Amino acid sequence: MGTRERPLRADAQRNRDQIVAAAGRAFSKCGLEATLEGIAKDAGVGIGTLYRHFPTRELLIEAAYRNELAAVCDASVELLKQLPPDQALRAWMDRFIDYMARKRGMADALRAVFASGANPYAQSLELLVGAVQPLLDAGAAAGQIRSDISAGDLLVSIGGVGGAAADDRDQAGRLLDLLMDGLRYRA
Amino acid sequence: MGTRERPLRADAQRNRDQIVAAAGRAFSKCGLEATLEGIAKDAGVGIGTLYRHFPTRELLIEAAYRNELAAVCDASVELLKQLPPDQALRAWMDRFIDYMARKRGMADALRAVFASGANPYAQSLELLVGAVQPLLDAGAAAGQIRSDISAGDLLVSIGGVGGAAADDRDQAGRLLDLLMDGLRYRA
DNA sequence: GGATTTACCGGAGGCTCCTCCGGTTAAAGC
DNA sequence: GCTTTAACCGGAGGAGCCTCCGGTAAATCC
Repeated sequence: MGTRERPLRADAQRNRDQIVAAAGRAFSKCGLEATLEGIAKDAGVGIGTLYRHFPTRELLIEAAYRNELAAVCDASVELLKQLPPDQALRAWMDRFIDYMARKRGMADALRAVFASGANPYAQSLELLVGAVQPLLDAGAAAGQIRSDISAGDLLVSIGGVGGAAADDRDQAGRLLDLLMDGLRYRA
Repeated sequence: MGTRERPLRADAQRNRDQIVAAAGRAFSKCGLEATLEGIAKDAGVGIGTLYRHFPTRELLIEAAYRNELAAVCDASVELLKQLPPDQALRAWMDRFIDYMARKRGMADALRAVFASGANPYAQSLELLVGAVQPLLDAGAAAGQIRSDISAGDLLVSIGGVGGAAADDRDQAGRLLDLLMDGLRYRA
């Protein structure tokens, strides 16, 4: 019904991506006080263009959130290409903490989406598990980290750190290092 | 802290009453789609005047609702002055049904008030009980209605009729007549 | 009844939302 | 490379929200 027969024109896709990125910045910084005209300006498009891509504020918030989620999920594969598995995992933890901070900034906006009947969080846990699993597998295969921790347990651990040390990025870093040492210990 | 030292000027009080009445009409007819500019126009005042009396939409909705509640509560004493007790009670039941219809119209608006942290319904049951009790007492004293029904039970009965026959005013009237006969039977 | 004080009024103007439509440009075909 | 088609753009304009401030009038005092 809403499925599109042919992909967006290149300029349309580029504008859409710009809008989503600008929305991510605005909603995580200002929450519900972000204005659509401000987002359009930041994205370098007209307000009519923003409305053609995203007919409601809620749809835009959801797209912005999913974009942040996709970015943190995609990062795991990228990092594995560039770093040894254990260092890739450590770097990914930093990305995840950053993602949590932006998600916190968007909390009111996301709540408004939920109140309107949509579920912006649908499948997010599955996606995150799917992101972290390759990091764990590669680390275990390389003998760099233990092989007996589940992706779910690890995500909860990192999330705990991200929540507990939300106000102190350095402290969060130290706690992540400690967590990494725990993972290395029985490799 | 917010208590006023001296009563409003006469023109201010008159404007305030006009605004509340116009708000009652607008919110029960259009719910959350009622506009403040439209209410001000209907009340015959400027938008600045409306904002001075009611700095937020929620405060106006609450005032409009409480005005409707006060009107139906005040009606019981007025009707007792004009009619024999049993007829006064019957007439009051009609007023209450009308009040319920307007309240239903305002449901979304009242929900928004509740969501903002205020309770527009505070004390409404006590006020309604206080309105119907004199009608019951006068009827019992006159030997026109039974003396063993509580105000609370009667309100629930009338409310049941108002809800069940929400779409058929004639049917609601017939059911209220039936309820009156039940009240008269053991007088 | 007139003067004074200040409570009160109301609409202009700026902000954000949202739609509409004339103009632009990307993509496909020849 | 040119033409054609239609996807796409974007900003003007109207609606509603909300504040500010010059003007009005109600209430008090003499």
